[in-house]
Amino acid sequence: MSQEKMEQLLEHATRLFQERGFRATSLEEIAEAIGIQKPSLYHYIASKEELLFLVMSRTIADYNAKLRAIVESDRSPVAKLEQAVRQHITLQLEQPGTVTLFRDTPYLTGDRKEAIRRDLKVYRDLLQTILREGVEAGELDVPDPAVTTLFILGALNFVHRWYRRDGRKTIPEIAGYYADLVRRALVRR
Amino acid sequence: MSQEKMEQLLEHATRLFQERGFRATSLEEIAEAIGIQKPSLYHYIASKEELLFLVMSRTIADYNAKLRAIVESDRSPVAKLEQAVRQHITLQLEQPGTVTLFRDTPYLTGDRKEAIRRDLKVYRDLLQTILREGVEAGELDVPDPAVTTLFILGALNFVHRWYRRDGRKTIPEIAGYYADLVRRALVRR
Amino acid sequence: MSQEKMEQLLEHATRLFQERGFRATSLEEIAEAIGIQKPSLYHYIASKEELLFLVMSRTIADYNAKLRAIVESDRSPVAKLEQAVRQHITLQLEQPGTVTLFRDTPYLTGDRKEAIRRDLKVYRDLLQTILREGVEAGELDVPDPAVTTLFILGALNFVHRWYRRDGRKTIPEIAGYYADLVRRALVRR
Amino acid sequence: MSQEKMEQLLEHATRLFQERGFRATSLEEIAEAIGIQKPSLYHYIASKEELLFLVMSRTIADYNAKLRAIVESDRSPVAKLEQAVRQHITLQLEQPGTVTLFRDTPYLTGDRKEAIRRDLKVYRDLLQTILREGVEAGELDVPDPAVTTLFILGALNFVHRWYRRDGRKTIPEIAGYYADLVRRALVRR
DNA sequence: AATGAATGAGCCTTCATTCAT
DNA sequence: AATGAATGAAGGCTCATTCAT
Repeated sequence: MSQEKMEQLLEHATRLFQERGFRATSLEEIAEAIGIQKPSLYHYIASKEELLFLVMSRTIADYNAKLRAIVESDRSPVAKLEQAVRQHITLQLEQPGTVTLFRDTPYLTGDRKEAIRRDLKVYRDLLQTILREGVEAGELDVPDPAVTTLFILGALNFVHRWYRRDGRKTIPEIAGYYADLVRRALVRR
Repeated sequence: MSQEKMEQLLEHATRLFQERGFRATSLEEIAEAIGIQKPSLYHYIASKEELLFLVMSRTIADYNAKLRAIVESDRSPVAKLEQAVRQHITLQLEQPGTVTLFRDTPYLTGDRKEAIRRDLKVYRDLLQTILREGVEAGELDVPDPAVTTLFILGALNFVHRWYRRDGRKTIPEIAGYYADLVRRALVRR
Repeated sequence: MSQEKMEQLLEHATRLFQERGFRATSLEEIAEAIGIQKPSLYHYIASKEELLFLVMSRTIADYNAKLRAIVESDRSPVAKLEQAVRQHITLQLEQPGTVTLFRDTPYLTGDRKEAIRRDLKVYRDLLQTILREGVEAGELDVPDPAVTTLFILGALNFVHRWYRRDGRKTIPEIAGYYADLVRRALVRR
Repeated sequence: MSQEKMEQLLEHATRLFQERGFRATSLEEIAEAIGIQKPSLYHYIASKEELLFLVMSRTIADYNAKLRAIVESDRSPVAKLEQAVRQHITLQLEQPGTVTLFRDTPYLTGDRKEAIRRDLKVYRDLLQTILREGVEAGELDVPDPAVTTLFILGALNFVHRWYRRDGRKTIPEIAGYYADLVRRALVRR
């Protein structure tokens, strides 16, 4: 199996799932995008669902690695939190595949669903770790870190729904504004 | 057209669209849920898209009416904000339909799409009004009310994705916790 | 059964069958045209096919009566022929229902099909009678009256397919031109 | 795409559209006729309408090519006219497809409708050319070539409706008889 | 590695017709 | 005489998947 074609396949599938959603994207379209016939896809993937899984896997792995880097850095908890928020929004708005993550998870089944759920939990746990560190360091006031994490992620993940490239604020501005809101909601006073 | 059957139809459609999404719900399933044959649905609706529109219309109308009541009450802006957050979460977790509202809008076309978009904008504007009042009253510090509104709605609309009836927190507890986070993020210090 | 409603029904059905064809006209549309609900039609007719039959019956009966009047008049055969041609074209272009006759006959079945076929044969026979009289009178040269009749009817029945109300020729002009062509093709020299 | 199956498909579609009309022929029947399942048809065609278009296109192209050959031959106008009439009738009775051509055009839309209309106009124009040449050569007396062309085509296209293989006249006999009628209607005296 | 051909399952929709009221 | 409600049958079309080549 050509490594290069597989790469292409994942890139185009990511983009198409992102743009139209999993159900509304047909294998026909994906095949056409990479210049092969529909049945040839089955040399690279076992099923459409597996393709979704692969796309999600890659995307979340990237998110996790990048968040882990922040967590393991030696900044202060508040700085890490700000960094995490900025990065999440930037990834979401600049990199395709993220939306698929939030929206099409229900189309996975069985082990694959579990695997992605585990990966998503890892991300939540990393974020939560920052919150706990902040509390321990006396910088943050977070009575329920788990729920607070979900609060933050909800706010962050919605950004792609209203962001317009030609809008009033740039991506860094949005990222900064959100980081500020999160900080204010959490810092000890 | 039997009012009662229509009511049933809308309720079941709301629930199914909520649970599985518009595309993944077949008219067959909806028909079965209310105990009629698939073609009989066309006595009540003109198309599947119209059904989605009706479901969305009703839900958003309810949300708008209830938020308007808060806006027009004579509480302080901060009290209104807290009330609005609590109510939004309660509606979302106690009655189905909310998700459909925010996820399946792309499946509407033409005038129907516009109508729902307008209705959704009304809700955002109502919430934004509270923020502006808060700023004017010197209670809140909100540099960008529009983006802040979207921040809040993102956080709120995500709740249904992780809420479990048998979870650690009750609905009022979640609502209270969220109201607190929002308040802290926005109040002037 | 109200005689008046039945009349309305036939008129609207005639017009709609004419305009869109039998298959492309739904009972829904017919019912709407006369201001009743679809199932109410069944108080007036036994089936859609019967409705087609009634429409055709009326139309062909009218054609037959009018052609018979010409045949039984005491003009010369050539004059009758010219009259017949003019009248056929005029009826076709001015009166709805005629097209249905030529186009939708295949949708009839059983006895009704036979009945209409018989009526259409009567028309052909009447026209053929004129030809035979012309031959006997030494005015026309028609080796095969049956086939010649079909030649003429083919030419005549096609007129509705290309006639445009705002076209270059008026109905009487077309009728006159056609009568001329037929006369020239048949008269003994 | 197997050339052979495509050929079969077009042949059976032509025959069925001819026998029952476009609307009354289902893709199911066509698929069955060539021994495949209904959805498999979509390997060969994009829609039912496209199939109608292909059938019509082929047929009219054949008619046009053959009439053009006559027009461009170096016979006398009267001889060309006779040849054209004979050929039209022969094509019509020996190979299916002609009716579809003239009856089901309304079911085409957009560009396809225009294309077929243009092709049909080409045929009429070719026939008209013969008439004009005849007038210029002083052989024919045709005051209005356009309407006369439609007169002739009407007569000719009706033949398939009454022709029976076991009838009184053979195809060449009918063709000859029709050619005679047309000639007599048009020649200068 | 690739694909032409085919398909089973399913989808939304149309419509003539029935029937209890 | 009228109709609200319902439906069986059918239709065109989509699509993930299989398989022989």
